[in-house]
Amino acid sequence: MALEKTADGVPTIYHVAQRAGVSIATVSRVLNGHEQIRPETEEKVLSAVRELGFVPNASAQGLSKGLKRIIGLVFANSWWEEDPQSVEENSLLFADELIRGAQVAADRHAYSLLLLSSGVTHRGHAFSDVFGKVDALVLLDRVVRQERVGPIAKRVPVVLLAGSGRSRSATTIRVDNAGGMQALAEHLVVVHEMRRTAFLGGLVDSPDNDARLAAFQQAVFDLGGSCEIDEALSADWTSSGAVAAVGRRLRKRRRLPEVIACANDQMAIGAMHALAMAGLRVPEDVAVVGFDDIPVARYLRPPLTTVRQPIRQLGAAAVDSLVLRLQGHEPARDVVLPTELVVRGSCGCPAVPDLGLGNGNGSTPRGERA
Amino acid sequence: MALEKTADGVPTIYHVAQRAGVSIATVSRVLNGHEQIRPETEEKVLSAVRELGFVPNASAQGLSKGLKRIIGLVFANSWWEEDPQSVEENSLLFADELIRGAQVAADRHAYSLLLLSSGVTHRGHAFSDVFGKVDALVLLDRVVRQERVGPIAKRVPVVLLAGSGRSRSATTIRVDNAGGMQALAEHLVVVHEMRRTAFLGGLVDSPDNDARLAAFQQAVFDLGGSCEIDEALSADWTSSGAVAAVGRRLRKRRRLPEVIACANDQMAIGAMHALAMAGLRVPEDVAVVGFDDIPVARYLRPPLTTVRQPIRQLGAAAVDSLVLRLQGHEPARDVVLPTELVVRGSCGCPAVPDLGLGNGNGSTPRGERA
DNA sequence: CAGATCTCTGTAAGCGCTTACAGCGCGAAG
DNA sequence: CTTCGCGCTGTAAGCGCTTACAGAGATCTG
Repeated sequence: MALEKTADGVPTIYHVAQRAGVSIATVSRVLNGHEQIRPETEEKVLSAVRELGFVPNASAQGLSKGLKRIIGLVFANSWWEEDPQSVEENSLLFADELIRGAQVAADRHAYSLLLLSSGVTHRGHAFSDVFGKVDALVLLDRVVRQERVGPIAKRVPVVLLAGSGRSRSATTIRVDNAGGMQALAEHLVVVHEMRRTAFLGGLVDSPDNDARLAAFQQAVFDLGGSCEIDEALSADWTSSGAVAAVGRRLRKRRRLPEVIACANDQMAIGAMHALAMAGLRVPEDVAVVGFDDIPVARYLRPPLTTVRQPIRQLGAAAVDSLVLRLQGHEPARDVVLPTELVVRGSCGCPAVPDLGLGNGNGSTPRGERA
Repeated sequence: MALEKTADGVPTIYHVAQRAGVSIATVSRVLNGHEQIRPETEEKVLSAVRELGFVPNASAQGLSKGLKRIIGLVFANSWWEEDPQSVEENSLLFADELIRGAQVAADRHAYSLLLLSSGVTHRGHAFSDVFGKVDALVLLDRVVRQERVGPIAKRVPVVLLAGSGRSRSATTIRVDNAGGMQALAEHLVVVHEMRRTAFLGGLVDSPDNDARLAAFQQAVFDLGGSCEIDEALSADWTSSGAVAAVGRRLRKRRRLPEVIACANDQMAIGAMHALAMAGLRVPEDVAVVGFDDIPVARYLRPPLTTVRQPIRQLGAAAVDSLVLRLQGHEPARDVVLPTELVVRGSCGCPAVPDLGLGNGNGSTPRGERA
């Protein structure tokens, strides 16, 4: 019985009960919003809580209730490069927005977001060692091999951000990669009359990369164009990786593509940089387009034409789905969020002031000219 | 006694004990690395753990051990704008790097990082309601009024990221704002011979903003220059805020400054954009410099001259300090991390390829020319 | 008036883990 | 042979909270 203050002087529910002159069950009922409480009793309890600065111990709550109100967001370990000297190699702007969306949604449901990295951590502990801290998990692209998802999903509800949507044990929440890349290809081939395209890919075995590559290539072929795909023209989702890849491509002394479509915006930033470093103008010599519409894209010179994916909404939808499932509901197992073409200057369209007013529906091409 | 599997079929320490033929105390000792265990016993326990896929319930561990192994990272609520339509208004690239550094450090110590927002959350719960989930807190700039830090620090160890370093109840970990801004001012006034400078500030009442402003202004004055400081030339740390502020300044029909020094890189990005939109060239008509050296800075056109702060190291240092304190040590109460001038093209220096090789010590001016 | 029902509160058990202390066996020393 | 110390393990108590169920008092209905 914890009537003595804890070793570090922190008040417990027993102190509140004593001060309010009621039982600990009554304190618990007041704090958890039960209905059958007399107003005078409630006031006594809340007063005591305020005076003592009482905060429930979440471990005790989690243990007795069986619910911790914590959702784990799992990143691949390699995204958290430990060496502080490699400043950008593993920086992913996409993750920033995702965390933001997930955090807002978690807040809304009175949950908290715990950041976890996959792979081996300190002293050889696998990340499964931290399962015990969470009620549910959001797994980002490629953080866990497909065959491990099932056993994990047996313990806690899981959302995959990326994938085919065919998982039977986890929920998949993804964006309409195909629709977005198709709209992009059409814009380039139909509006700009480009025929020679190239694709700068992200990591192999990434569902998002595969989907974007396949859709872009197919759409370009269907429209009578060509799409150069080369292992050397492939990076690790980062700008610096893209600088290296485009550098390699430029050294090949082959005819330049008219446009490089990048699997994400961050690599598009690096591609533009590499072209500029080589004395090539964007979009006059080679156009560059991306995928994401990360916030900084509009401030580039030229501003980046890209496919907008609702990154924050992705994070929020993941959390919303998990909370519903934890509440005993059965939300959809496969959710596809819309993408949208955002036309700016890097494809060759006239650059107009981007005042951040871009809102749209679905994948309808919609330039910044409005 | 939890020998029946829990309601959701999750094995507990009792199942492991039964399977291994030992007591739960022995299982606990094995899993927590006690030394007085026979090898045969240890092997039996670890076998059972593997076969059952046992993961300790962290709530139970946290309750009995009094340590949750979770560190809370607290952001101001306004940084998590809930409206998905305002895409960038509250996006902070700085936070991305900070989280990254903190996460790596947390991993290293077998801790996890919990994201928290300050202010009122769902159903009127103050963020103090989530204290019970963490062992310690990292508070970012301006998330909690100064007078509230003491009571919080009575409950859990606190690190402030920003501030004067004079707090008696919390540890402050900050960067050498003054040294960095001084080096920047010297570069502009001495090397580029600029006399008319302007300062684009972040939010008022932010210690970082105040420190950077004061240091820059003082250094410029000491070197014989002038520094335009105006409430209208002030934003909210975001690029879009900076676009608006520079727009306002340009409409004033006053002589342009030779350079706009921005309190952070993100606003520098917006300032460069606004100048370009107005047909002004950077750096020929107006130079722009920043503070942070966020990864994207090197890919801008022109690449941004800025003061590098070790953002990841800031996050890592915060976590390291808290873990030490939780272990009963008494680390330094005021830690100042070095900054470093990074010269690129936006101040007027010749732009050279930035290959991400910039490493340095302290605040010694060091260009990208090396 | 008696019985049923409702309002409100307290007692006791338990959630899953940690660990102090007791107990047993064995070997070494006197 | 006896005593002591060490290695190893099990029992029992407890961490701080939640909640089922019992109990008391008040009110309503037949």
